[in-house]
Amino acid sequence: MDCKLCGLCIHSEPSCIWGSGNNHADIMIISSYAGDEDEEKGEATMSPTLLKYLDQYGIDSSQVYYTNAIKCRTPRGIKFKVGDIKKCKAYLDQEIEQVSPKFILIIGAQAMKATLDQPLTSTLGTTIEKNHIKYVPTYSPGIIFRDPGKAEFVDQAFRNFANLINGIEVKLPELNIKVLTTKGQIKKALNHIKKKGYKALSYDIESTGLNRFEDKITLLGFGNKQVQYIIPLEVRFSPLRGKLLAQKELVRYAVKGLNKDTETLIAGNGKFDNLFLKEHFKIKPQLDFDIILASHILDENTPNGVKENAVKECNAPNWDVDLKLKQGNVETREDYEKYLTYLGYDIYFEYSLYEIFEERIKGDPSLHKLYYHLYMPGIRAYEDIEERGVYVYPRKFKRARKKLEKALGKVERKLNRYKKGVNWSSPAQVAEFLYEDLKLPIIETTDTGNPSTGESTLLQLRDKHKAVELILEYRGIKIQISHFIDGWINRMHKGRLFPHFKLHGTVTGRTSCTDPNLQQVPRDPTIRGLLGAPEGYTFVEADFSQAELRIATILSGDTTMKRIYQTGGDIHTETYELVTHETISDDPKIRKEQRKKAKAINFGFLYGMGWKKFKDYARDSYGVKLTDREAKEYRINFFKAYHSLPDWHKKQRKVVKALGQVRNPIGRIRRLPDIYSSDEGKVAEAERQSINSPVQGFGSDLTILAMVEVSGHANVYHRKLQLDRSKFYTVGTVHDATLFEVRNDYLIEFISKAKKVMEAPRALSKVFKYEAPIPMIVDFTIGKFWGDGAIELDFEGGKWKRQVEEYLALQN
DNA sequence: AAAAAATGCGCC
DNA sequence: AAAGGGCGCATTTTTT
Repeated sequence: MDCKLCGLCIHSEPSCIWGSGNNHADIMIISSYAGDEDEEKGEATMSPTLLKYLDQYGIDSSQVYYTNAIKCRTPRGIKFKVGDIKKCKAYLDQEIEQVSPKFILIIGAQAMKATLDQPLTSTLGTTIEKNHIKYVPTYSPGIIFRDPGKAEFVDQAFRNFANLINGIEVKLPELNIKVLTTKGQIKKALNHIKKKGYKALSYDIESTGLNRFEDKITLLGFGNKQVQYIIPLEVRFSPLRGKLLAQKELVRYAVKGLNKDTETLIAGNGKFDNLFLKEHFKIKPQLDFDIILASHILDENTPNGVKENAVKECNAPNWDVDLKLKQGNVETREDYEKYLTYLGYDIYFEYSLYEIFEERIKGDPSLHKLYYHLYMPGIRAYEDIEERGVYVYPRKFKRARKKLEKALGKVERKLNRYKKGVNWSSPAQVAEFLYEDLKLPIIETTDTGNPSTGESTLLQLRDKHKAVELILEYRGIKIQISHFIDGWINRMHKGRLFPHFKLHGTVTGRTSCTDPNLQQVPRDPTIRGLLGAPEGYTFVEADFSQAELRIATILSGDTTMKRIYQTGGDIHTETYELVTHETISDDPKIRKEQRKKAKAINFGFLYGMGWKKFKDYARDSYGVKLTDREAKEYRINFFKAYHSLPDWHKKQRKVVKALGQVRNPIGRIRRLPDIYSSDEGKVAEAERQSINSPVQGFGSDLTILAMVEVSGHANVYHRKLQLDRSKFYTVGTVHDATLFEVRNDYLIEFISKAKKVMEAPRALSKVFKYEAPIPMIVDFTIGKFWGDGAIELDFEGGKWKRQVEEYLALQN
């Protein structure tokens, strides 16, 4: 056979390597792609590790048919595309049909893509039935050598697979669901809980969708492993359906009771449930333990959802129901029962996971502190943030759109003079124009080998043709309109935007933000200024000054950098002088350019960028043009000036190699199993992450601790500096900045107190026992709008108060 | 027609 | 010796 569909065959001799073993086996195992061994033997060959696992779980390997999803040997470092997998799929399908197995073990993401076309991480170890075949997906057993932490996933999957073959069904636990539809029944339930002495309970809701303003709550449940109480609400067969007043009364009664008598209220993703309950019934449970957050602090690399964790930790079969039922589309009595049962399992496993995770968190004192002084107070603060949303100025909106559309039209007309009929948003058409019509040189290609038209490429072609600049301009404007004008209009509700924050959104500990992402709003005042504070309030941004540079200073302990920060010096000025050996100019215009250069140097070299990349980086991000010699010289001088930085980089690499993980100063863990990979690229990436993650993560931790204390959610706080929560709202965070709406008559007091609190959150010193060796400074910017005509406050000599007073005088 | 991948770019 | 990192969203293009 001689298949040339995907091009991987050039690496493989022979190519198209078929499976081996019993041609009519009940059991089939599909690995991802052929390796050296398969090539040598000319047929798919099980690895010793796989054989060991099969043996361990009592599966007779001679009774197995074994094959690969991709039938050509694929050397390390060669990236195959999804298309390659699918091209090979026809042959795999043929094999499956011939062998006609009852059970298939799927090994690896590519095999998963080819067989079931689902993501691997969220289905690991579960049983999936399709066309009368039972599939179990797993990581490759070989993964345990590179990442021992994944061994339990592999074990779980093999155990499940062996059970399946032996006809042992892993059953879902017995539930004990009690439906509550009257106040009397709820009262009895609460009494029963009290009598039994249940200190912790999980709770959960089901809803018709994810939008709390449009969707309805169908069920509210609470309980543990012994009993699951469910109040049916807006769903067919619920006696309370349509009776909104009765629903409200019952839900409020139940939640009040839970808040009063339960020590620990647990939820899977409590912020979601609480925002729904608050919106619909004006009440919410006091969330004490959140599974998704516990999962994240215990392992930031794996999926954090309740289901994935239950499968992994409790050996639970997946209890998911189809999306229609999950959204409350109940048609029959059976559907209704199934729906209640579904929620019952949620409650059961949320409680089970609480027991497991709580114990595990307790085992690590730092994680324990982080969980109860950062994550949990943090999620409650974000609950408030999301409830409030961000105020939008609809009238400025229309003006901005007009302005941008006019600018876009102008650029487009200019571009059309060079070539008509081009869609300037299309990378393919732009590439054709640049590289075929204009014959510009192809400098970079995309991942798929097409000529790149990305920004960094275009910046290098800027001088070659006038159209290049216009294309960049066109794309910039287009993005502003589509992401931030249209995108926001689609998401607006009652004159506000309601971004969602994920405290578990990144591997480093930063938050992520969606719908819309408040953390990627352009700095251009046309867009940023669409957001602001409503009448009578002022929009306040409080951001840690040079957070990453200061934290790198702390982590590296570099004496020169420390001195600069301790003496209140300006790092960019000093870097400029130390690295270029020129003194900074008095002329503000020249000084501005010099500082720009210094910023490129600081941010570029901080994490060890090479001179070549630095040269591009300085040009692309700061518009600073350098010669090769300058770039090299600056790099050498930079590390001479701040000589501890390379030592710190070295130390991080050493630590991660020894432990497989690094921690930031307050104990947050970044696990980097790839450091043990046989792929050099992955190892290098893990090394870089071991340097960067603690900086990023600590910056985020500081912001959250500061935001939590200002917002009034901290467990410990400066009594004298406590703020009046009725006079301001926290509306968001942007990595090292926090955004507020502050009532005008409270503005001065707010800034004065918030600055002190944020620069030294109480939890940092009292709980984490951490004292920063250099000051962490918080800058304040105030205005009617965000970033449009806003005033940067100058705290030198108390000038800021006069600035605020002058600003306030103009407001009336 | 709908879903997924590829491309590009906004922020810190 | 050489090496920044972390996200989410919209549009076009390809695949099913």
